[in-house]
Amino acid sequence: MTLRRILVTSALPYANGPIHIGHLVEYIQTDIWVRFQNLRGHRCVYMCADDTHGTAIMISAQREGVPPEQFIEMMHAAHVRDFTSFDIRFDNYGSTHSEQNRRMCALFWKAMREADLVVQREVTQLYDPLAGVFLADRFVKGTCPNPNCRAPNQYGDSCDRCGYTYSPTDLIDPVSTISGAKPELRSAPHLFLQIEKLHDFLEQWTQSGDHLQPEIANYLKGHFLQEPLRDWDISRPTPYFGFEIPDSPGNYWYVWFDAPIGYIGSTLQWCERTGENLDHWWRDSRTEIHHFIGKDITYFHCLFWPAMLKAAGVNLPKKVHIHGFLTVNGEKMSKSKGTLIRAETYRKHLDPAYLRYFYASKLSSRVEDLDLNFEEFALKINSDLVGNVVNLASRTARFLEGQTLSETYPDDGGLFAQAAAEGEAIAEAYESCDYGRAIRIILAAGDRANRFVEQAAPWNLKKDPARRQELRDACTIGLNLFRQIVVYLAPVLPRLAEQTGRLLNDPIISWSQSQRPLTGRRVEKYTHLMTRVPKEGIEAMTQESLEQESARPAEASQAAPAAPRDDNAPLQAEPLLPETISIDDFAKVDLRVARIVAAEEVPGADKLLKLVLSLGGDQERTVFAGIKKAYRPDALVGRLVICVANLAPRKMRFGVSEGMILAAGPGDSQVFLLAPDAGAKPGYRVH
RNA sequence: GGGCCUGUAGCUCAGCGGUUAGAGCAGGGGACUCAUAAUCCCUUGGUCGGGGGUUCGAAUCCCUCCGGGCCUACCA
Repeated sequence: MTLRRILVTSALPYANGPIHIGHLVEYIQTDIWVRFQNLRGHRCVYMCADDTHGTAIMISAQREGVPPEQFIEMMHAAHVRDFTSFDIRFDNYGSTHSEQNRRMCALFWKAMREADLVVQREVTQLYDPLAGVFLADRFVKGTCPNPNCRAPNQYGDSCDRCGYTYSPTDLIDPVSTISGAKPELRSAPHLFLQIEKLHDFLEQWTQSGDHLQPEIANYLKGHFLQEPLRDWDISRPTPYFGFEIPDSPGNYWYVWFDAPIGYIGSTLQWCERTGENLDHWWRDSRTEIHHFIGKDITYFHCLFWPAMLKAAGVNLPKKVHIHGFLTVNGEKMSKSKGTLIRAETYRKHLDPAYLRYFYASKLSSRVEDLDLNFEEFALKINSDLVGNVVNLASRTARFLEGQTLSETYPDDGGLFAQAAAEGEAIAEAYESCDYGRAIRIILAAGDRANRFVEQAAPWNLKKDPARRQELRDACTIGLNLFRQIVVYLAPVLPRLAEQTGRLLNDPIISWSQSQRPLTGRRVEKYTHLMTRVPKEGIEAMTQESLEQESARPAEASQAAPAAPRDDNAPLQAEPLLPETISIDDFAKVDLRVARIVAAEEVPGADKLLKLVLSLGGDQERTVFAGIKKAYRPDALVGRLVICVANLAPRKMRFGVSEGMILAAGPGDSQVFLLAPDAGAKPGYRVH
């Protein structure tokens, strides 16, 4: 095997918000690939940076009342912290707002000029006279110009009600979302790159050489390459947070010009820090460049970026790996459903290794969306990792604690050799980003190993002192099969690999360790390498994500919505009671937090659901609640509610109801359960 | 409207021209008790979305229809 020199990047996250679990698909995918390459002995470095420029950042910084430089610094620290906590290991994590990047941009710019790709044209755009900035489409809102629609509060590019597309100047009563001012038309000179001049090159590059997944090559051919490529507007007039264009004062490079150059800027920063040579990595054709990106930024990376690289005489990527989006429980991530989960929130409640493994098991080389279903997530971790893989060590290491593995590897009926032989197939799957396939092969080896342990039954051998060596041999085999699997999983689960290295006193650092059994090593005391997914962790995480959303509604819609005015209908329907009660009256009602542990429909009842509530310990209540038209039973299980615990049991046609749960609303489908905030435990009394 | 992808067991998926269509999980039955209610054995379950065609032979190739997803709709 010849050693490769590889430079890998993930898309630069925008420094305008925290990292969430959708971002992590990409960084985990990339990190696994990089770790895999290094494990195989190749030289593979991983470059990334924050994408820090543009109007959006400028506005966010203003809103926070800090200069943009300070704003992006705070974001940078938060991003680094998040990535680190998910074991995503960059060789350099820079910023597009760095001196190195400014230098690289200037270099590219010079090349663009020399290749005669730059032209200047006037662009007329809406301008916010109050804020003093030009407005991109999404910073303008107004009424949809479609005479059949006229939906208010629509963005400047298209109407999300009727789907009509238009220019922001078509909007009726347009308003700047930045200042609320009425925008006016203004024109300014912009600089454009004529990438049509590189059309032939792009056609050839995208359609040959396996640089892109087939569906992407196809997509580009059908969508962009069929007609002349439009000039690309790569400048923005002041004020703009970014780099001023050296030979065009008052104009700044558009964020999408300096962002991909950030890959190189970050590499340069790394070179300056480590003494590496930049040309070695970006101008030497023996180096492979691999970009990992999401499908949303395909054309930047597959058309503009190759065009820029080509014009600048820099290496083109060997491959752009494109992945789909994350959905959660089958739907787009949603703030209101608590499924837009920040990396930080996840980490507070669940082990990052779970997410790494889950994503790995679902990823393929296709541009497909990936669904994170929490039920499947818990099931997969528990049965694949805890039940199958880690269990192997758990059930054999204890018999050999403080002792050593057999001096020569015993006859295991060919199990180790078989899994060793499968190493190449696993490696190929990793190489082509088909991690799901790799995992499947690895788990099959785990199944065989568990079967072996079952047959060898070390727990029986242990009973007979005369069979000590047999016991030692059986556990030597079990632990070796386990370790072999851990080597294969090391790119996905680096911590498990580290722990296993310590358990067997032999750090896992190379793929080749999967090909040779380990003998004679001392076995350390076994402690759990991974625990089962705590169900309440998933709940708490979702809850917390929901609360984060409701805690900051102000910035959600810049158009300053009127303060909500609550209407009078509910009180008219059910007037306030005239009598007052004493605190003692209230204290007679024993309200408790309860968890719904079971919920089912009641045959023959239109409105009732039968619920089983846990009040903590072994206290349970069966309650019939009239909420069937508002809630699906399966959506209720696990939820925390408030129940009246000391209500006298009441016999109903369908059984005895032992309490009530609290809910509000007029009835039927308009019923709303009361729920405690995150952190409450079943059994807590409501005071 | 156009383009791409997709529809195989309850769920997640593998198989992509060749013996009676597979795996994991879930379900059912049994065993074991070393292990984090983990593990092992047996087992239920599919007209491979529908219909046409090509072929000696199709889940696999072609056409068409239906369902799901994504991207687009003169925006890059």
